[in-house]
Amino acid sequence: MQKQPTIRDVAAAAGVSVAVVSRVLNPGSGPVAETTRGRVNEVMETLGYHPRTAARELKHGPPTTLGLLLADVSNPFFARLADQVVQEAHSRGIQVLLMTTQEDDQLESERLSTLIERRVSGIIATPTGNNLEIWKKLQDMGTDVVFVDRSIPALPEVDVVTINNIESARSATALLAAHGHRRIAIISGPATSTTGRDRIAGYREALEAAGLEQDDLLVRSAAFRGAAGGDAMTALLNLDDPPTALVVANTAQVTAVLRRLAHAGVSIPDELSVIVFEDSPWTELMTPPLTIVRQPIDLLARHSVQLALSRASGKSSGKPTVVRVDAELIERSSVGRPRVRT
Amino acid sequence: MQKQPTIRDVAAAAGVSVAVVSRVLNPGSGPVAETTRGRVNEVMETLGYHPRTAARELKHGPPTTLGLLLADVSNPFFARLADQVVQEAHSRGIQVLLMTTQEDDQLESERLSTLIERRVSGIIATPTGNNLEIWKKLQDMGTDVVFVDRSIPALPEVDVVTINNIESARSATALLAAHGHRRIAIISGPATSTTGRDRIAGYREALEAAGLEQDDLLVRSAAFRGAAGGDAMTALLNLDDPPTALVVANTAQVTAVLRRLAHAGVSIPDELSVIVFEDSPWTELMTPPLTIVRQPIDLLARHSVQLALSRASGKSSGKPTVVRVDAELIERSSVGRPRVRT
DNA sequence: AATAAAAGTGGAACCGGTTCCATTATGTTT
DNA sequence: AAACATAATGGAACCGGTTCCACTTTTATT
Repeated sequence: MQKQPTIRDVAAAAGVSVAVVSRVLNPGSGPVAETTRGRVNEVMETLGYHPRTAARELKHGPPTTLGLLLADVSNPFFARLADQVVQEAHSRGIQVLLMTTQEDDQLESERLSTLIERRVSGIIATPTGNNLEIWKKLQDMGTDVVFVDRSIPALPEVDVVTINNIESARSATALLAAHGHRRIAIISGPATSTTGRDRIAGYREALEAAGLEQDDLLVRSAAFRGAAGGDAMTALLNLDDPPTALVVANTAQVTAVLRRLAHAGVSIPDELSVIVFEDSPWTELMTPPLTIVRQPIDLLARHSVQLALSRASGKSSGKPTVVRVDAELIERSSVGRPRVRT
Repeated sequence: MQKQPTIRDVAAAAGVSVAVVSRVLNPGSGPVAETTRGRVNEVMETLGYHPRTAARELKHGPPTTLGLLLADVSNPFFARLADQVVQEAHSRGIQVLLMTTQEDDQLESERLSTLIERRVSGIIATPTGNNLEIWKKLQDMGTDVVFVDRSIPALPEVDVVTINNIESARSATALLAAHGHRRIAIISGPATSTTGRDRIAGYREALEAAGLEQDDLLVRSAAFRGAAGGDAMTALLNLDDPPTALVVANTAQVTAVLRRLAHAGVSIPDELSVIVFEDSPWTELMTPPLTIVRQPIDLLARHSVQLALSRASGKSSGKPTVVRVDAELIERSSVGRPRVRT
């Protein structure tokens, strides 16, 4: 358990002042003779010196850390988002503090306190929808806040990066309508989430455009966590006039829904055509391969990181930025024509 | 962009010294009159004061951050590990800095430098297998290093948490043998990884116990990244005497292997019985549902965090700890009797 | 009531860097 | 060679907390 050398140890060993060592550490912060630089670097090497980030950050801390606050990381969508965000951040020399809320606003509040104490330069988050005052405070402090995947309408001044949920749900629904389906159901996220609301809006748009009747019984909201998706599925199957097609727009509940379908022995696409919002490699391996809405996670990550670092890099404009990227509808084999009712 | 209040601002506003405020901040560090405490807390509240972590850590920084260095997070196994580690850490008030190596030792080295500079109290990592000197240095510095899922034999003094790979592969292989298979193949991780080696060892043990002939052509190593798994699969299918059963023990390559099988039109389990090391919910939704080896990720996470914090909590024993948790073989429908050769 | 012990508080050094400013060494211009 | 700009360096304050120690006030002991 050796004690780590400090900048003063280095200075002493190299026979220079700490100021010089600091200049060697931060090229461009001042002139250093070439020979001196060499000697100092040598000493740092032999002493195994590593400048301590905590000390560096104390003085006008350069933005070197970014908070990533997600609902959870076991959800593959968030996992891949996290992966991309981390890679993107690393490529800019930024570190990522990963936190999860489990969709719990109490936990979210605690995590945000931690991030405030750390004085992170930016936060990328999937907000629960509450803790409005804390989000505001963060912005006041000069933290770059970016909501990804969802947003909070009551906080219009926050940057947002999402997929075009309305359009995604619209095109998925339209594809089903084009196949001749008239009873199209949707299982989406809770109506309290912008994601859920937008997807349902897109769904309704498509129905209207196709001249189909709307039936609120075919619109189901499922919570992000738990088995809600399965229950919603069961309810749909038990309807007097069950749907012949389904859009599963609540990413978190896709597997729960499919499990219920498998359990009920519903054949896809003969009895039910299905489109899911999910881009797991597994969707292609299912029987039949699923038609999916692919969310461009890499773009979400890239834009999020960029915005979360924008103020730091001085590109802060006055008004909030909203980035809406397009999802891709990938047709495979889980959509067919509706079976003629017997 | 308001400037944040400091402890001195609070002290001034409350009419006390900074020492008193600090004591209020750290209960137990010294006596404070009840009325004073109340007043100080009140001032902190109205001023919106949050102590700055960087400053706190400067002085004998309490272990408040933990590094989690994984290959990547898009792999669901690592994603769920990350999720559990973060939850476990949060429940102890510890933050997690997430980093990825992409299995690249150069990147790993850079990440480790960052972690050294941050003086994290512990690191949980899936090591690439190189950078031995850095790992040693980390330990010398007093950092709690824990290897999870894999280990580095050349570094026996590092704590390790893994599943019992030998036994897992053995029992999976034994199950196939018990079904009458005589040509059992395995696709595992690279032989440079302990995980890969152990799983192959368990596989061989099972063959021996069953009195089956070993054929090196049936043992394939696939790199963690890329399409290596698919190529290995193709090679196996093209054998003169192809296997009738397969263990896919390289978690990262499971989907690549299955994709190739689907593409080749190999029917499971009629033409090939399959067991995979993978616990994604999707495995249950496949046709047929896959027989899997389930890795107890929650246990891995819990033990890892505990060890990574052990020195901090003073429970440092002399010798390194090795935790080996048992995986669970879950039988579903992808294993059958070998088809009689025509 | 005198004395000892405990509680409450403040002053100031310290952690390990960065940075401003003054000072000295070196180089260029006329 | 004088005058001046520039390069290189060092001293010391500073960032925002923690902590040691000395000092004052309160409470307990006999």
